[in-house]
Amino acid sequence: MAFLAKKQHHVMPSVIKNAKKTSPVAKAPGIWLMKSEPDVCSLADLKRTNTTTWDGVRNYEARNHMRSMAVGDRVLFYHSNAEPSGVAGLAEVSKAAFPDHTAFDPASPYYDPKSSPEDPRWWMVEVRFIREFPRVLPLTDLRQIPELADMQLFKRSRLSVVPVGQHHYDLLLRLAAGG
DNA sequence: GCCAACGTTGGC
DNA sequence: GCCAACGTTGGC
Repeated sequence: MAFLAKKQHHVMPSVIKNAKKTSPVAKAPGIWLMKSEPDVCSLADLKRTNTTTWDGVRNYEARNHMRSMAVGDRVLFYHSNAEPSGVAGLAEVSKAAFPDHTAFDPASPYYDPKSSPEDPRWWMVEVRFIREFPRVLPLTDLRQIPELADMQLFKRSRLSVVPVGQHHYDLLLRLAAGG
């Protein structure tokens, strides 16, 4: 699905150092926020299709974030250019990064002649629906919450894929539950 | 539709 | 490598 028709937007993999290399430790799932314009693909749309591929990202930082994702990572699904803009619910990474083939297609709006199957420049992930929140958590409300002030969502406001801290995630889920 | 923020491009 | 011009994102 051409998913981010108009807009786009990454972080570093959180490198967890195992205390002992001989005993692999279960790594906590990563947490991300990904923006989509609901006119193009809303969370309700994802609910219907169950999964979608996040193609069309043409920003290196956002791409790098996607390449850091692992299957099972949590995704806060954010509606941008929406009424209201805000966090609509939850998804998860269902397929780790693979080459974004829309970059190879001259007919695609996301075509990039500098990307090739032999040496892909752009990557995407597949995301699976988890649940919608009872109501969207509006950006304007989230801005008012001091505990959220250092969210990458605010600090890197133009980036379409940003990492989310566990404490921020926990708070957002409490807000979504009405707490 | 306006515009601030900021990433990218390209001349030098 | 600097930096001005330009393009894009996304809130409002």
